[in-house]
Amino acid sequence: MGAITKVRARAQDAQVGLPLDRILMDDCIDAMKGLPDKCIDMIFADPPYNLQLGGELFRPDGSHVDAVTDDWDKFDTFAAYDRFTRGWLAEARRILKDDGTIWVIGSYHNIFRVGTAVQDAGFWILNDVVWVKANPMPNFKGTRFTNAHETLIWASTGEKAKYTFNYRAMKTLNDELQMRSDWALPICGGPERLKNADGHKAHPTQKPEALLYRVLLAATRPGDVVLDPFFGTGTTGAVARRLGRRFIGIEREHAYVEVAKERIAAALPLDESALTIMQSAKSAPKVAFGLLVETGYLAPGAVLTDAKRRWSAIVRADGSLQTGDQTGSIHKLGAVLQGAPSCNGWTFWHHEEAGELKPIDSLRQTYLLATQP
Amino acid sequence: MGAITKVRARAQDAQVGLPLDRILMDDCIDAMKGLPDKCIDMIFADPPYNLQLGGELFRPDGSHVDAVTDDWDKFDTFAAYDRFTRGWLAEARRILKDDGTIWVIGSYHNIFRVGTAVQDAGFWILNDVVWVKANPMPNFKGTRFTNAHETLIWASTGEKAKYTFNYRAMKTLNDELQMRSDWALPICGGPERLKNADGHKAHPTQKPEALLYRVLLAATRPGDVVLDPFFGTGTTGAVARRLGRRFIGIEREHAYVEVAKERIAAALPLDESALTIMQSAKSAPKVAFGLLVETGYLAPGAVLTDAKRRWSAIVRADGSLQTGDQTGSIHKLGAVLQGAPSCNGWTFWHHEEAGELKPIDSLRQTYLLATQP
DNA sequence: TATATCAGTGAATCTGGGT
DNA sequence: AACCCAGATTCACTGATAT
Repeated sequence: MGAITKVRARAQDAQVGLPLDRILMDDCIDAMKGLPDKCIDMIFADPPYNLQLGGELFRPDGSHVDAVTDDWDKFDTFAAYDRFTRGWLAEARRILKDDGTIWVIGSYHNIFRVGTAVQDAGFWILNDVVWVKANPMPNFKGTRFTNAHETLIWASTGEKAKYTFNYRAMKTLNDELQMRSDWALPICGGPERLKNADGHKAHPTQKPEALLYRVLLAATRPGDVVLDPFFGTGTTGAVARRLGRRFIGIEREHAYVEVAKERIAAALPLDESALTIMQSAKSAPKVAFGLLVETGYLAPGAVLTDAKRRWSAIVRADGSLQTGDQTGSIHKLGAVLQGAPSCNGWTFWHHEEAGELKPIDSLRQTYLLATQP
Repeated sequence: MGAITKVRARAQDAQVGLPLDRILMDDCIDAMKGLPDKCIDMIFADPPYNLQLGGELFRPDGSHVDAVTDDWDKFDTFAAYDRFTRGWLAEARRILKDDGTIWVIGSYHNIFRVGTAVQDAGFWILNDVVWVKANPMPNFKGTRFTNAHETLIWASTGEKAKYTFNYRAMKTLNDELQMRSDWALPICGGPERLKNADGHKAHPTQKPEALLYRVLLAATRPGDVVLDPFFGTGTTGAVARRLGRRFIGIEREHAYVEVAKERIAAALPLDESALTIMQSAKSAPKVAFGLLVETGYLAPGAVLTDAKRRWSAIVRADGSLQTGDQTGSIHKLGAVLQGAPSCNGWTFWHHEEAGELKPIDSLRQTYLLATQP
């Protein structure tokens, strides 16, 4: 069993007793109260925001407000929504692991209140991400801008908290450019959109699987436990299963639960080779520069230069470099010579190979290829 | 005198006594207190973002990032920032006409708190608009998504309030398609970026004129009075003047006021490059290979080959390809396998479709056809 | 003179493990 | 908790300098 596998296995011991890959049919706060502290790796939440739509007024819990008998106004409505939001966020924070993150999606109706509550709950916002819809519903009355995006908030458990971000995988996914905070993805339609027997859409705000795909690929690792407290028709569960993550869904409506169960059962898990993603150099086995000298990949006395031959240095037997009376590690000397705060010596220093300057990092690659099984 | 002209003339009677087309050098709340109730047609506010930056930041090449470290952006706590925000918003609401609107721009650091305060002050949000930056600063350390957008909130004085929205002008500006809530515009640089005598930027957060152009064109009429309580170097004033709107600027820093005065006095007719930017704002849709994987056009685990089936590779979850122990993007792996310096993966790699090998570029075409309006 | 290369920079909450 | 140090990390665009 390799080292990484061991770490994962140990992490999964903590999963014993959790209702993994199941849907809890319950109020989201009540259901979260049944989960232990710090047991979840990531939360994806798509909370309701049906405040004042179509002349009808609904409470955040979905119950109908009778305007005749209920004493309400805008303030009451916002205050009630805030109480609801702060309630479920407090539970979310309790069950989230220290190195976990939370995602919340919303529109201008609710996202500002949610974002404020996220910050007030002690979460630390990492990014806001806009889902730019390729094909949004037009504004029929021509009274405003076409509402063509939704906003996601991504937050860690605190300013100093660790978190998972698969930087390299995101960069690969985006054609070798850093993934940005604006994601252009189509809305959920066509065969992906779940329908009831009567042909009507099964859920009013079903999210596209591509959105969850990117969220899960960016911020979780295989085997991680993802909780969705507003599970709906189970997009989070379907994508989690496909990507080899575990899920816990919470959904109050029986009809949605049934649709979600069927849908997730049909989702095909990818096999492990397809799940492998590009890794950052950070996780590659480390090779000290001195090792290359010891093993003869580079001889003591060899001359290194930067790419433009502005500086040169001599390799010493202990793996340090020397320029004049300056000495130090490949990183330290590179930084000192450039007057920079830091320097990656592996890419800064070059050696001549077949009449060509090559970064010493290529020697490290050669070494790794020759010695790795 | 026609009816419309009369309305305008009457409206302009109300402007008598206002400090039109002037900059008030004062604290924004104090200055607003000197203005009468309901005298302003539109407010554009670019308040401090409360960035809360840590230490110094250096680019991978060792150069230093010139961050926003000005005192005006420092607040001790969220509570202090909220007090500040609610204070100026209350005055803003008082001086705004019943049929006026307010715009506020911010980033994830502050926009959620601002949006909540906007709603609590009784404003009615009409849209949130995302300014998608064509050329944002990258995330140098690879720790998060590139922060590539800012958010604008547009709100009326209440749910039933009338307001100005020049639907037709926006549609024309957007190539006869409804203007959407996502605006792709470059950041402010080049000759438009104001510099001090020392060549250093005059203001750390100068907004592009193209942004204000769209805001003013969308939500004001000629002759309207636009107030900017955080005037800075006066982008709002310059664009207002060019578009035949009146402005009132409020700015506390003497240095900014001086720069703004000079700039507005220069009052060039709308810069041609700005107009070009406005009209060519629709960027060509880019489709990364990974997007086809996310959206299900190609499943992870699928096998790709070249046209003559000499090589094959497996598609992985992050859009990378794998052949044996070689991995990389469609372009990189294609190049490596052929021993070529570069390769167009879109035409090199093929997938089988109805028993026939087709270049994956055809999938990209299919995707574009299905998702572009 | 035209082209290629280099240098600079923009609202940024920007490392992590060991001692 | 503070310090040390290995070493990983950037995109689009502008304007100046070099060829």
